[in-house]
Amino acid sequence: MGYYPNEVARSLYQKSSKMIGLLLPDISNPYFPLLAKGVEDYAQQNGYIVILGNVEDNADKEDMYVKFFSQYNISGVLSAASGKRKNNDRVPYVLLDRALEEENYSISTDDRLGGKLAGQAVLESRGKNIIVMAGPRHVSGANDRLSGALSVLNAAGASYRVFETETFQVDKAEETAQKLFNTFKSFDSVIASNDVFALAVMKEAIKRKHRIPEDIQIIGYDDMLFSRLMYPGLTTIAQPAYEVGFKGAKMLVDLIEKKVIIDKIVKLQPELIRRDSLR
Amino acid sequence: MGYYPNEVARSLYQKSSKMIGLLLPDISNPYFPLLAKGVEDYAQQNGYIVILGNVEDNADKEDMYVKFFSQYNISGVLSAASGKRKNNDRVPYVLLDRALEEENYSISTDDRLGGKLAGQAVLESRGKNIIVMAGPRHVSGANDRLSGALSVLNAAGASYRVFETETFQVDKAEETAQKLFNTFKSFDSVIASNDVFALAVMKEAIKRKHRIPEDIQIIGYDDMLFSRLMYPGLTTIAQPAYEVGFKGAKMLVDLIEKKVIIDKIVKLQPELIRRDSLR
DNA sequence: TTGAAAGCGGTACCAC
DNA sequence: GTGGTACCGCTTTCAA
Repeated sequence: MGYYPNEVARSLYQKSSKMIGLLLPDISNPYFPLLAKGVEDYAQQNGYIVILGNVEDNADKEDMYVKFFSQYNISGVLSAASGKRKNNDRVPYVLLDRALEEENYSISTDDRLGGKLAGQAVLESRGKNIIVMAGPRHVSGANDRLSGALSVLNAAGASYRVFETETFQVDKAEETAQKLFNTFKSFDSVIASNDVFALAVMKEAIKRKHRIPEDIQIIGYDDMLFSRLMYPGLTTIAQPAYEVGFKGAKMLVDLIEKKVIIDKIVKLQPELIRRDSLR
Repeated sequence: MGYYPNEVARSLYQKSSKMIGLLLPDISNPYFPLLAKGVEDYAQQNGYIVILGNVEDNADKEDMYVKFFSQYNISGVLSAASGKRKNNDRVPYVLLDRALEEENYSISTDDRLGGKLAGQAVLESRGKNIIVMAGPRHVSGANDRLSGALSVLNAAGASYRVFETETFQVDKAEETAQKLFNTFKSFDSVIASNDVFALAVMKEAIKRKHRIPEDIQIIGYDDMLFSRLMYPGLTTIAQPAYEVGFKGAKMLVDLIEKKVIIDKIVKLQPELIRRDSLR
């Protein structure tokens, strides 16, 4: 008969609420909205609402949010932020998209496997002179990707060189791609650190009149929505971003509701998406 | 001395809180994360936290969130959702990215001007046989874009045809582009309803061996991050998404704090970004 | 089974 | 000024 309980009063007495916090490093990076959608979907289906915090690699902002959260009796937090704050609070905390040894709960993609997949794909399509882009060193996933790719390349005795990039920021992509072409004179394959960089490299390659994939082949990482809209379609490693968010939210809700969690650390499988940028 | 007031208790007595709700139609559409970032930035700087609701054109979901919000004593809502719910609640409500006559407060881009800009640009680059894509009819901004473009085309006596698309959903883009090429036999220009569709049309054009911009020129709408990463670079109309979010949050907070609002309806200016997809 | 009362942690008001 | 008290709306407990 039109009555809805006041959640605030309930929350005051219970010292908990039906709210969960979501900490993201950069919502304008196209990977995260998908992840956010996954958590929002699960939360919504289970009567939780999600509070968004964009912390952009800023530990102060992260602390501020954690403080906010406790003032609001938030009952759990999902964090994809790269800060390494240890969870000394009693609120359930699950890490998204990265797994630290010390932390208890996390959902992430097996980046090492992803890197291997990328390396294998390039080898199979006869990459002879390979550039592998290394993402920022402080991002653990980027390191795993790199080491995965290199392990495959080394095992095959392939010839490669590593190109360091210090950021994943979108607005640095074009610049970085130009620098890549300027520093390396000849190569026939590039393993990019993500799709945005792969696109930038593709653009620069076409500009310089190289044919893709005949002269230069490129593989990306992420499988963003628009990677399929490119011409040629970008071959890439798909990360299950939505699933990371959805399963992360599920794990967090289970934690909040004190259900038994079988796997504290879950790794999801990346997948090779074959399109047209590899020979 | 380490004391932080409990916001829940305060909120219970005050019947209001430092939380604002943000309703988005589709967070995986790259336009919205930028907008969300704008609101998050302003909110955070002013002590508010934002609750995210992804309502995907679903009126029930929207109602559910509005109900949730009132249960949590949320003090204002920012809505970019396309539902036409009238604001019979007493909570401050500001519309983002669309302005309805009946509603009081809104921040949006001047889509009619954007449409005109697109039309003019195509005319200036000698479009003779133009396809203009109409976005979903229930999205008011899409209508304004269309009417703006048509007004310019009509005034110039240009030859054009309208192609209806019933959704802005990303995963329908390729299909829609194919349909466009199948229904219209010859044309030399397309004014796309957004960048995602522009990209899809570009891809389909290249696939079918048309040169861009020589045979077919294309203009988009939005200026997404990756539009510059295409080859050729996409000429498009930039929407100030971040600014819409930021100013919308400012207006909402002013409303909540009962400051005087000078302009109830603010229109931001779109801008033509010249790249290489127009002759 | 049902109803009354206390408490969650603040704010606001009224006496003193 | 300052301290005490009622109240926000719900949950829980305890008594009738």
